[in-house]
Order: sequence, then C-alpha cells, then structure tokens
Amino acid sequence: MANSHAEENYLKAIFKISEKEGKAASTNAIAAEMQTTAASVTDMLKRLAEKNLIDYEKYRGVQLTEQGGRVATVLIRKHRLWEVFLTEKLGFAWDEVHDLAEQLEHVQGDSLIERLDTFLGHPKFDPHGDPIPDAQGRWAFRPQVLLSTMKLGETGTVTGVNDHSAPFLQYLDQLGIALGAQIELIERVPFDQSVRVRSGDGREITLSEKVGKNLFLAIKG
Amino acid sequence: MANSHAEENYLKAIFKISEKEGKAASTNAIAAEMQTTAASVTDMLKRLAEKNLIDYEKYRGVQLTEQGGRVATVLIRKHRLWEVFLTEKLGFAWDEVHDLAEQLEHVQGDSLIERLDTFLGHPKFDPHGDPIPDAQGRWAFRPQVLLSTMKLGETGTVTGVNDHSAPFLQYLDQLGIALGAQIELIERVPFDQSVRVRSGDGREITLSEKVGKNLFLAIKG
DNA sequence: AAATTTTTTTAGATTAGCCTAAAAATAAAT
DNA sequence: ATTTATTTTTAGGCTAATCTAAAAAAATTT
Repeated sequence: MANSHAEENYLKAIFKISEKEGKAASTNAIAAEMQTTAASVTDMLKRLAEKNLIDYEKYRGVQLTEQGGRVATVLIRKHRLWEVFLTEKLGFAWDEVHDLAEQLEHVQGDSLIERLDTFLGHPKFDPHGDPIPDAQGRWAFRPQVLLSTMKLGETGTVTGVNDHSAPFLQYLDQLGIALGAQIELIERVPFDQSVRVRSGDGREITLSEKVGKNLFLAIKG
Repeated sequence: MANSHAEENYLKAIFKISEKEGKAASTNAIAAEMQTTAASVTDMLKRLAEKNLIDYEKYRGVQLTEQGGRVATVLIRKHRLWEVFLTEKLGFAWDEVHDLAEQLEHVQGDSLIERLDTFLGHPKFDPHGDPIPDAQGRWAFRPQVLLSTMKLGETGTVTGVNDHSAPFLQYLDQLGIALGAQIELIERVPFDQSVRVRSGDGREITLSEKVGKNLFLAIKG
C-alpha cells in the first residue's frame, strides 16, 4: 500500500538531515525539522521501521533503507517539479512556492509526475537552483561554491541558495540578484568579511558575510 | 480553521445529491456516494452541523448552509479547473483525470486556483462539458438536451455527458464522438429506442438507448 | 391500526497521528 | 567514576475518521 502524507514527510526530513549531517538522523533533529515533539517522532520511527523504510535501533538514530531513500527521492522530485510549474507557468515568485509544492508533492500518480516533467521540458534544477532527480533517481551535479569562498577578481554565475527562507529570497530580489546573475568579487572587508561585488549590469553592491555564506555561484572559466 | 479532506468530500457529496435529487440528502444516499457506512455518515454529519456547514436534524436528512454551499462550490471549481489542466496541458484523456483531480482539489491556496484559472484562459466548462463556477460561485449555463429527447432531423453539438464513467467515455472515443462533435438524428427505432445518427464527418452510427440517455447536445439553430 | 421493513442513530471499538509527563538510556562534566 | 545534563523512549490520553452490531425511529405494507 501507499504511504501516508505524514510518513512521506518524515522520510523527506530524514533524507534532508542525513544529507546535511552526513550521518544517521537523531530523534531530536527530526523533531526540530518536523516541528513536532520527540515523542511523536519515536512513534513514527517505529511505524516506518515496521514498513522497512528506515533502519532503526533504539537510541541510535535512523537511516533510510534503500526503499525509504527511493520514496524520499521521488518526493523531492515531485516537490521540485511542482515548484518549477508554479514559477514558470503560474508566475509565482521563488519565495512563494514552497508551501504549495509541499502539498502538491503528495498527489499520487506516476503518470502525473512524468507528464508534468515532460510539460516542463525535463528541468534539471528548481527555482532555487536545487537539482531535480530524474525518474531513475539520478541527481544532476553542477560545480558551485559559496560567494564567501570565492577569490578576489573571480566572476561567477548565481546558481543557488543555501537559505531558502522568504526573507532572504525577497532580499535578493530587492538587490536584483536572481539565478543566472553574473557577479564579480571586487573586494572583501577583513573587519566583518562583508564583500563588494559588481553585478552583470555594472552596479556595485555590498553584501554581508551572512549573504556570502548563503549564495552559491559557478565560477567562470 | 480550514476543513479536512474528509469534510470537504462530504460537502461535495451532499451538494451533488441535493443538486440531482432537488431535496435534502439522506444519510443512505450520502453513504452510497461516499462508499462508506451510514454510521460513519451520521458521525460526520454531526461534525459538519457543529461547524455550521450543514443544516441537520436527526432522521430528517441534510442540506448545505450558505457557508457549506460555498465550500462545495469552490471545491467543484478547483476539481474542474485541474481537470482542464490535466487534459489541455498534460495531455491526459477525459477518462483518466477524475482521480487525480480528486486529489488536486484539496490543495489549499486561493492564489493558486486563481492563477491556474488565468493560466488556462478562464475556461467555462471542464473536459466532460460540466460548467466551472467562477471565483464568485456563478455557474455558466448552456441549453442542452439529451440525445434521447432530440427530434428526428435535428442536428446538435455534443456538449457533455451524464455518465462520467471511464467505460462510457472510452466507448465514445472509440465511436469518434468527442465534445464539439456535430450529430444529426436520422432515425429512431421504436422497438428498443436505439437511434441512428450521422456524425459531422458523414459517418452513420447506431447508438443504444443507454447512450442516448447519457449524451448531451446543444441543438443547432 | 398493527405489523413489518427500511432507514437512521447510538454504542462501543479501532487506527493513525499527535500530545504531556515521567522514566530510562546515553553523553558530558566534574 | 560519579554526578549532572541531555536525549530518547515509554506510558497514558486525545481527536478525527472509520467500522460492526444493536437499538430506535420512520416509512410501508397488510
């Protein structure tokens, strides 16, 4: 049988944490990600282990099984394809699509997502620059670095964000920085690690260290 | 607060029954429509009455309140707009879209449905010819009659179906009868009320009484 | 009008998913 | 190596939505 929305959301949370931390996800980390209590998480972990979607040993944290990983990957695929649809076709801004995609990703139907993928032209990245796994679960890779690790004089193309929050995305809009924007690093202030950059249209912009640590770019040349 | 999927589905079922029967919906009729038991229906009716979505008196059947009617209308609007999207944009056949739309209609977000409506060009009818209420809940009206009530020699344009089942829709596909098809009634067989029609491309087709009672047409002239 | 049938409601359980509070296990600090 | 703090699990309860079986009300038939 299919998995419930709650189960799917837990699997996605576990996938995210394992990816970021590089190790088994702890009960507390999952609870934080899911905005719920540790007790609720333990409950759910038992159910997911029962269904062979995770490897779970009491007090030891959890990892997705092969099967659980597949479910999570499909879910991320669906989420990101819907985000592309919402921005490209319906005209939503990149800071508005997350909650809607969060709902749409749970719509069941294999042919739906494959037809949507075709309709959208098989996009490889979502509106935030995150890769969209293909139908076989393969991830596109694109070399990128944080603005904060670029060298003086280097030029890059904005490819993604680390922080997906609406305030950050809206601030980038305000600065005129979107995916695909060209940015040259012209100065780094030692005092606070803020940077001065020149954007493609010739404007000079000052960005804080925090922005620098949340903006990904592909280096030119 | 918003309504659950289950609540929304009950409201839609009650709306459908009231529309068809023209009177208060009975517990059993709702149970049949929802494919559940009368006891479950009674439970839900209490909850819906509590939320002022229906007028409910024990043993007396139910009617939607103004508020309940609005919820049901919005739900039908969402369902039918998604059906248009699935057929027009994703290329699904008219017999494939119901179950997917049944899920998509529960996605919450006012701006989503209005943007979808705009993206689709404000369609007035869904892929089965059923009217799509507008954002204010107004229904388009189009005079139409059943093929079984047409007079000999009359010509009509196919505008909708009474039976929405996949087998019927697929049979129409096979016969080459789609929405917009031109059909002239050339003979009615008294013995079994089957009819002989000429379609727009000149082909002569024999249709059973059952087909005649499930095909709507707008009469020409 | 009384008896019978049908419809509807109530009573009592069940399941998923969530909670708080308390207990148990693990990790960290002295 | 104890003590202390943190993390995790258990215990017990709650709600929405479902079910079956039994009781009650309404409708129908005789």
